[in-house]
Amino acid sequence: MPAERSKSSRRSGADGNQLVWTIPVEPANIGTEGITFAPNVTPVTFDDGPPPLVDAPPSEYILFPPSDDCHVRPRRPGHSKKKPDDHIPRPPNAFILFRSSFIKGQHVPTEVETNHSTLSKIIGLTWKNLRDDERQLWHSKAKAALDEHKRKFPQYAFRPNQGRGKGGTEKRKVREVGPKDHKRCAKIAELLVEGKKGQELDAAIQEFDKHHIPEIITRFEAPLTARMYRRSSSAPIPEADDSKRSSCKDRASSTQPAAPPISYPAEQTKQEDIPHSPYLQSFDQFAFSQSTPSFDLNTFSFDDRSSPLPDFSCDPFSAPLSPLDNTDALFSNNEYLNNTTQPHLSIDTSYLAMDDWTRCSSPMSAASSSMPATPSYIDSPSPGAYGTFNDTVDSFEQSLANSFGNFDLPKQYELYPRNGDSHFSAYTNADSPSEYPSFEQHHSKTHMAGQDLDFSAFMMASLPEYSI
DNA sequence: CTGAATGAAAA
DNA sequence: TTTTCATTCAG
Repeated sequence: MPAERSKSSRRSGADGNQLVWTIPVEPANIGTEGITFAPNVTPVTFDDGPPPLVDAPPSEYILFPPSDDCHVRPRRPGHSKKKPDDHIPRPPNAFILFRSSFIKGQHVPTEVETNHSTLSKIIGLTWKNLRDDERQLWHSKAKAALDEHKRKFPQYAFRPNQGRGKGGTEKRKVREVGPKDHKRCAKIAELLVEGKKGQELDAAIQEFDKHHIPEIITRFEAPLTARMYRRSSSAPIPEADDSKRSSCKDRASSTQPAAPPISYPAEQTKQEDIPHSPYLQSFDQFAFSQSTPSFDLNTFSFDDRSSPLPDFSCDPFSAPLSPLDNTDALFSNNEYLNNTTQPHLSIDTSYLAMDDWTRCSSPMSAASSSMPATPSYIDSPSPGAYGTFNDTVDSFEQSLANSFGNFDLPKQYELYPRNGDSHFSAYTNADSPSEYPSFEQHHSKTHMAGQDLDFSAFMMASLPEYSI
């Protein structure tokens, strides 16, 4: 039982290229104004507004000028009640400062990306690509912030892990999630350091998306009866919540889904960066699991007796579900989870028409991990434009309904374009209190973004997630 | 509360 | 060497 590697991607020296610490910042030598980089930039760069657009040589142009009031957050309005109230936050490091300013500067249009996890990835890549001197500027600012911090809190000392009691032996849970669309992030970062921004950047990314095959395509759908599983607490459900659900159609998820135990398309990121035992992120948007373990899972008939399923085979999982302590109460009546032999689901959907995916490339890219805030195509596909995508998935859903009957659990489809051939596979994540068995449901060849590739559809049978 | 990034500081 | 926590906010 070796502790599974919690983080594989972080300092794997992944990119390894361009390492730039030529100028070690000696403590106290470089003050806020002793910056020695850029001969003609001069220390002026600090907090003042617009850099001189007219007379600055292009080479010294600062791509991401610090915002006026750099950090100093007015503190979260809805205090996170986790911190003791007199908590003194750590001084921000160079990257954090850069990220803060970057976010504030809106350098990535919301049309391109809104997800902060993905933004972090983009900003991280941008940070690496940043000119040495510009990055050095942020290190200087960090130094200044540190000095200020020391001045302000002379007695401050970093005390990690203070929040948890000493008994808290549990190390923080680190979720492993599927890989982001690294290619897209890298492209955005590249464009950013080229000086592209705003509309121009947006357009460039749109063009990129047109030819880019995302690594993961997800499709998320709420069940028709989702409201039945709604939180039964007194908390009023916002109207928007209802309408969102009532539309009940085709909500592409921008969350990072689990990765399948398959190989990814060719020039994917480092293989070792891809988690092998990931699990889905919360289904909290359906709000049916947090405090309402009251729905009847018997409607969810993986049980072969209560609901004979066509195309249903009973091989064990390659990685059987572990006993679900937290869910036993919920599922005690359901043989499915108590059975050591897990059903192996297989649905032949090869009859589905998957012929024309080309026109879907753009929205499918949008539906990938880095999906921008424009999923409208999903709800109302413009005539002819993306109909193929929806038609195909609708057919897929129909096949699910035929096979499983009416099961009223939320379900998520994960669609993976890929190059290699596929084989039936299933995986689970034994780490999570909620276990998501995944079943490959469909596999076919298709055409996308001008390329032939295999295409796999997974159905994630979602079980309620427990809050612990 | 988490995830993403990098980096400083502590264990 | 490994872990936490600085920022940010949608999910």
